[in-house]
Amino acid sequence: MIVSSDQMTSAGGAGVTKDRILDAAERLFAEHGFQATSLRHITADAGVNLAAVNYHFQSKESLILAVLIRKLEPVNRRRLELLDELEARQGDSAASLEEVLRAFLQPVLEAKAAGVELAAFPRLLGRIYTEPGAWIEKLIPRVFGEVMGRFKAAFAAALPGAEPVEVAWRIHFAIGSMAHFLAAGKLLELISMGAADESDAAGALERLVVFTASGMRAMVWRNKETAG
Amino acid sequence: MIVSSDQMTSAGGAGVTKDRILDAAERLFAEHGFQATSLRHITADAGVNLAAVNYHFQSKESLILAVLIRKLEPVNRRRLELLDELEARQGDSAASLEEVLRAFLQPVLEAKAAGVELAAFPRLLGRIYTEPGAWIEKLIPRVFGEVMGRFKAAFAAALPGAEPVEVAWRIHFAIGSMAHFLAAGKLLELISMGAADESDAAGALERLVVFTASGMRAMVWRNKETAG
DNA sequence: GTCTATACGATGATAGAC
DNA sequence: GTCTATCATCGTATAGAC
Repeated sequence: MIVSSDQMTSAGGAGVTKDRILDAAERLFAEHGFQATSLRHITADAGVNLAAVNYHFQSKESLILAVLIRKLEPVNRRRLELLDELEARQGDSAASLEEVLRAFLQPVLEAKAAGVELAAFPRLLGRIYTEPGAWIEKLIPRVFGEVMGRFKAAFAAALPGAEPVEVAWRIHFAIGSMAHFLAAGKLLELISMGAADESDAAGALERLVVFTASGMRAMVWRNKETAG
Repeated sequence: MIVSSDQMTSAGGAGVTKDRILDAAERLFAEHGFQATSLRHITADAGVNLAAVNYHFQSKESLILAVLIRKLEPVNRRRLELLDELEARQGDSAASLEEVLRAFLQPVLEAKAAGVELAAFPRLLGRIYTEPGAWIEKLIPRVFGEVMGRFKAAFAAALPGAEPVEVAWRIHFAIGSMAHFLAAGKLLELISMGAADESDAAGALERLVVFTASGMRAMVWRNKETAG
């Protein structure tokens, strides 16, 4: 179904149009935004017919999703690789909360530093879960299902004593800090009046890990107190 | 007729059309979303002419912003009131980080609990600071300027020893947790597989305060260590 | 299965009369 | 301030050629 990068048919040319649309859309979306980029701009730029975009993708919104998911898939693959390494290192001790957070955060911050435009994804996700329309609720699990399942278990293991519900709250807050940094990094420079540098990937990763790790752990302590 | 605030002119009727548009837009946006709500729906529902929306507001996007800002203004006013109370309580000790966070978070979570649709605002803000278009960069300071300035100072005072730049990073992360909770609360229920209740305002406030306070403080400690 | 030509209804926005 | 009339452009659908 989804024609990936290295796929090729013997006949010749199959799947090229789809990729040309994705490439042109990605470039124009990054340059002018989603709403300002019309399907006619995209198809003209790609050298294909307007109707092709509705043949390969069903709608403009699906095309946007396809563009974003194509950029996000290697990020999620890298996340799972790093988690694999952590869990394979079994022997001495289980992975720490900071290590799990780093495996989760580092790939996406590296992608951002490499120029991958991911700012729109948190916004899209938010809109999907607010505005009606069930077309996405089967797509998100396909993209994030494995990552979410694996990391939920890893976070729970790194937070012994926390109930599963509380682990979910903490993951949600941590994702929020990450997503907001990706989606509204410019706000940081506004708050700091230009002093903070959102393009400092290493500094952002370090600060994010420290912030989220402490926040997630704090609620464990509180629970132990109130439960004790 | 539906004169909302205490505004009134002696002649009669001035400003009514504008308010009718705002009321209808707010209702329809909440019901069908922004994109699915056309200006024709709004003006028909409000009983005014289509062109009136382009006279009072310049564009659909400006109308969306106006609707959101109208709902956000009492929230920001309440934030400043609570901060006033904290600072007036001078005498024994300065406000704690948790108290400042509570003054910042409680009004917006209460508004959400009261049914105010604020989920779109973080997304709009994010889009504004990503996609080109300078039309907003004078509007945001007008809405958030006072709140941002006052709370920046309060957070800095509650985090002694932290450089201003680092305070900005922490505020940004904390806003991220809050914004993500507002914009994508449904995700929490997905992560927790239905166990977590995003409509539990008191629980959300408590968890947010503990999470963000700990995260913001953790980086102070780290700074003190490395600074030695 | 892949791509093209063409058309449709609806949209946001504007100009100019009252 | 408010209206009517009108515009270019948009996303989408279809019928049919390779």
